[in-house]
Amino acid sequence: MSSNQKIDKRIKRTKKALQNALITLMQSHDFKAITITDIVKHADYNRGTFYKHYKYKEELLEDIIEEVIKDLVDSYRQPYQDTDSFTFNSLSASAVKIFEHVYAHANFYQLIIQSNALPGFHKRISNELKKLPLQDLAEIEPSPDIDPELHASYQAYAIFGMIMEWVEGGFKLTPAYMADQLLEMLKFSPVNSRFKIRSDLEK
Amino acid sequence: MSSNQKIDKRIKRTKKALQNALITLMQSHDFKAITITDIVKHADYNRGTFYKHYKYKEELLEDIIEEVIKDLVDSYRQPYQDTDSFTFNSLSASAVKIFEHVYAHANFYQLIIQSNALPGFHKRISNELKKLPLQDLAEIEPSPDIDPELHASYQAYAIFGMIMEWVEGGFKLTPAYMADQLLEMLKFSPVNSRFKIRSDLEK
DNA sequence: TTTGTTAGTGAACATCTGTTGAATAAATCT
DNA sequence: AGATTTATTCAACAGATGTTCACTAACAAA
Repeated sequence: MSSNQKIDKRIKRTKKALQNALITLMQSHDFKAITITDIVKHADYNRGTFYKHYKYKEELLEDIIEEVIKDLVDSYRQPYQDTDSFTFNSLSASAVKIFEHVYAHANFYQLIIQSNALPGFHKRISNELKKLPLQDLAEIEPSPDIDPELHASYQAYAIFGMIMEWVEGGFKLTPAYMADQLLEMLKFSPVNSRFKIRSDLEK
Repeated sequence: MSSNQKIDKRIKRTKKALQNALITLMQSHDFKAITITDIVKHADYNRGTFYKHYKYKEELLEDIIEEVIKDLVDSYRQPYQDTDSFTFNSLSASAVKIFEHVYAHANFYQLIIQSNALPGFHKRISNELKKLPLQDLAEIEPSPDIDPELHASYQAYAIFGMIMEWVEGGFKLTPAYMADQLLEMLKFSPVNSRFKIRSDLEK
């Protein structure tokens, strides 16, 4: 069933060991400060072995991320599992499952996002966008032609944005509440939105 | 008017030179492959000088980004400039201005996003989210209590998502069209959305 | 213009990087 | 089981890193 296409035992063992070593080191050290030498010393492997599998730390990290993403996708699909016709429940449940997945890997997400593994470009620019009163943008004459690719990217990043907010807020909200909020956003009709210019343009 | 609080001429000169050197090198080399030595050699400064101002390449890059973001904010605020009451035109115009800003700095955005300056975590996870049929999530009973912080982050990342799609599509769309699409998204009433499960769950 | 301050230089250092080659160990295949 | 393939080791290398030092050159303030 799984794609275990004859991968050498040693490779699996080594990669797992290196992954664990990196995760462990990231608990206590900034990502940038962790050296390849640190990782292999901690995992008790030769430095050359690292370079046989990875070009740099980031590649090792992406390998780790890959597994978490697998679980994310699985989580999303769970409600659909034994259904071949659509029900609202399964759809709503999928939303919940996504946030439950993140919650289950809370430590990991916190680690990835807070460590400067991703030099904060998207964080930086998103934070700036957040300051702008974009929420007030609304209410124009209709026309139902939305580019599906743009819309997909819009939605994907929007949810990622919710997750970022959740993570950086220290997971104070429950997964159920997060899912609820997402559904709320989606049904949010901009007709209701109040129009006023923010007067607080300080800094 | 500007916050030029007596910064040593030499610092400005040096930083600008280093920034220019990095940008130039990024045109032809992968970010990861550019060394500090490369940068200072290209800018004709001593290596120690680099470390007096920056800890690592990423910090230098963030300095560059900062200026672009300044222009982004300025662009957004332009339509509001001489207005103290809200008009739809100024709001719509702000949306246009954002995308015009990105378009004006197309090379820069392409450079930043395509170079692996930001190890592709958000890219990776967002792409995965894009594959999930999240657009179909919709149509639930009403309730108008949306967490403003979550909503802000949702919106900010959503727009960032549009920009990402635009950039990676090679800027084939016009800024006006992008702005139009954004406004379309915002007014998009999910009541219209068709409900069906994707049957293509390959891979 | 002089004085105090600080940015930039050049050199040196230990450490880390990325790569290589020959030897060894552990896996896979028949 | 033995034969073959290949992952891992160890040592060595040139180059890059990150830090420090005393020296000088350029700037700011008076």
